[in-house]
Amino acid sequence: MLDPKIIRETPDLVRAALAKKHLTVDLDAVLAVDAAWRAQLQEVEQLRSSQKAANTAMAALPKGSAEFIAKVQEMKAVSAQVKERETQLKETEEKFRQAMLSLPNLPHASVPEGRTPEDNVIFALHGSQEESLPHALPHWEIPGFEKLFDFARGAKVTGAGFPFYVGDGARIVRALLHFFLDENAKAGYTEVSPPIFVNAASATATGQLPDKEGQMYETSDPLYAVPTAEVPLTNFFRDEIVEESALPIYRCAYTPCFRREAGSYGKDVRGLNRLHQFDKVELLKWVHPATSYDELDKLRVDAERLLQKLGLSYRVLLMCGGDVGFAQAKKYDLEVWSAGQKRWLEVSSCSNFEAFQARRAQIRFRAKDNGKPELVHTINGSGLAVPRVLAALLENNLQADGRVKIPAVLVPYFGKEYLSFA
RNA sequence: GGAGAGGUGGCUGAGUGGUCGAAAGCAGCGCUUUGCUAAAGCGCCGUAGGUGUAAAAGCCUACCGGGGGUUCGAAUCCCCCCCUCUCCGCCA
Repeated sequence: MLDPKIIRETPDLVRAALAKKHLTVDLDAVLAVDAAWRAQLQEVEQLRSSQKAANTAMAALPKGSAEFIAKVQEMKAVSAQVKERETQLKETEEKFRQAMLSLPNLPHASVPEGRTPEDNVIFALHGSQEESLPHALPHWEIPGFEKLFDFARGAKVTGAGFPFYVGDGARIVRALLHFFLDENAKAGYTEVSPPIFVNAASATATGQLPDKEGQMYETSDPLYAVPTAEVPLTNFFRDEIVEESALPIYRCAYTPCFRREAGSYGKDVRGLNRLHQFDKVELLKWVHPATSYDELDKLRVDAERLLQKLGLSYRVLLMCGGDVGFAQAKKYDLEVWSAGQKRWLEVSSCSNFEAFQARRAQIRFRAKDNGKPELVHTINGSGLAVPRVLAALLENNLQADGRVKIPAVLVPYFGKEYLSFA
């Protein structure tokens, strides 16, 4: 959510910033609702004020006196009017809230211009896709793949995109998660194991609701299965004021992630590329606004280090205005090279939300200098998502004998040097 | 799931229809005094929105778990929901 004062006082700046995201937003409609709301608010407040004054006067009068009774009669009319106007005010207020929730975050000045994914800037390139093995295959074509990653039985038991991981398949997933969590702990992130269902208030605070409910699985309670640990993690401090000295706060969490992914098709959904349930470790920071862009870069580097240690080639994309996303002010994507598919796979998305989530979630810190509460900035990114890292690992490290060489850092977690499909 | 008790400011805790944004204590901040890590006295000490301003101050309104209702008037009465605690049941 944006600061209402910003759109009121500098609507042209807001318009220009939103144009950079290439989203059509009717800011004038929002401003009109805002003006109406303020006008109605003042009217209601004036009525309430007169009610209060009368109340004080009546407290001093004898209960049954003529003046008292006259006053009661007089205030009945005011009371009825307050009720009527308050109802209108609430309707307008709700309209205003919805309008504000519909406004996307403004992109940061350092975000490049652009409309489509083709306009994203290649920010960095590590390793090389030329090194890809001659016998690299798309992972789903590796002989024996379906024994370790059983999509057919997953489809029978649950549905498409819910695979079973069996034997070495399960073991490599656990090894990766364990490795990620240990590395993140070393980098200063406190591990959290959060609830994997959240309520509507939490999903609204991080930006999943309203409008994106179709991307989440909803239970009858109603609760939402988390699409990412970002949601419960960010909401940990919802409606709280932390001390400035506590910032920055670094946390990480492993959760399964659930996404309906309606509308996906083709090569994007083959094998491990896109699942309805997958495992991910999320990195999250609550920081002082003055430091948030430094902290974003540091978080991105923390995520990159994981890929480096696994010996995977990857590139960093700086997303252009049109590809930044609704809630983010700036975003980097980490994409790993998939030698068998000969394409890049997104394994992490590192973003600064500035105060967009913090305002929705009312997460503040008490400033040391004036003691006043101020909104924090939130930053998050995957560190990392398992299935696509795994896809790249299987493809890039596939040996001539059909086994997969396990990166040295992972061997202690996996327990052996080769993964076997036999 | 059943029965009961309860949710008030950073904390403890008064307040059962009117001048209550809310006593008191603690914590915190400031000042004064006493020659010394402490004590005493006095003052300040919530959040949000609107308005106002260069910025403040000021003014107005809301908020006593959340949402409705009754009433001229609700922290206080009624209804629904959420959460916590105790007991029972069930269970990993």
